[in-house]
Amino acid sequence: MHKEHNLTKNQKIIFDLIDKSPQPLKAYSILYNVQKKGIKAPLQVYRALDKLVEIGKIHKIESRNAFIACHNSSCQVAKATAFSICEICEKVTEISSAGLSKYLANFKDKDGMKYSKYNLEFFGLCKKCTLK
Amino acid sequence: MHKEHNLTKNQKIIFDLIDKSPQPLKAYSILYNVQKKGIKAPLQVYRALDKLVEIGKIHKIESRNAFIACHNSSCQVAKATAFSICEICEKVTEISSAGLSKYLANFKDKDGMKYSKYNLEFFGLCKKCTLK
DNA sequence: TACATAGTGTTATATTATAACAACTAAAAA
DNA sequence: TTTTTAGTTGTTATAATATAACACTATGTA
Ligand SMILES: [Zn+2]
Ligand SMILES: [Zn+2]
Ligand SMILES: [Zn+2]
Ligand SMILES: [Zn+2]
Repeated sequence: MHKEHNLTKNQKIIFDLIDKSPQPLKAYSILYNVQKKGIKAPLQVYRALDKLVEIGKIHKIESRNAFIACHNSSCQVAKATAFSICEICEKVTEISSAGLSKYLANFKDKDGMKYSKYNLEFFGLCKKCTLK
Repeated sequence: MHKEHNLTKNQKIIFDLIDKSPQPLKAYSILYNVQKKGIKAPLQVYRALDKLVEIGKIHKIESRNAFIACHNSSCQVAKATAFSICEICEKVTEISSAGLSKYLANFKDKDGMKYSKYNLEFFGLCKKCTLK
């Protein structure tokens, strides 16, 4: 589970928005949505996003430049993340598989080197889009 | 091994540059480097990059917005990629591990869903930076 | 209080990427 | 050969994503 961080006003506004969203949100779409709450500039959004990523409350979907709230209690504060991404409807789901995270955390390359962090993005069709 | 594609002039110029580079190159750094060869606009670069990615001659490192030549004969044309990234010197290496690719290609999520494609980025310190 | 640390508000700017359109080229079909 | 087609090119303009720099403010701690 996540350590309780006392979010600041801006961080809270932005986290709440992302947390309520069924799909990942992009920085400028977040900006447009919080302007009525007094957050006027890109930097205010990016600073909150940076912090939220750092403490593991949200993750960045790198291939989409978008942000999603973490709903995976086993994910080690932004250090080991895996997502499935639907190439049609762009639905993104955080994968929480003990087997997968164990396999990747223990993976060693040819030189026997281990890694402190990873991000994995799977692409395919979600259930709904497969049936269409 | 890679299917032989007949690269066009621009594609060849840009592929050669990336292929010779020891580290991933960013689009605008590519642009500056090929302007003397007559490639003047970002779009010319991005179009060549898109094509090269599509046919699997290069890969995009999503977390860095940079491009690297594929040196992994077993990598299935941009469909299944894995990289290690040094967080200090930014050295990037394509990982070619039969075990890893088999594990990921066969990975099924909770719903039993399989994925057609994935991209995995490991982060840590490279050998050289570990010793420092 | 004094100090340190982190967050804020703001303007300006840098970086990454695509839209739209006319022209050209190579290769396949007639 | 001519015609057609798909793909690529060159160009200008613009969109989308992200950071630099600086003055200021809140909050916790000694
Ligand atoms: Zn998570
Ligand atoms: Zn879908
Ligand atoms: Zn490859
Ligand atoms: Zn290194």
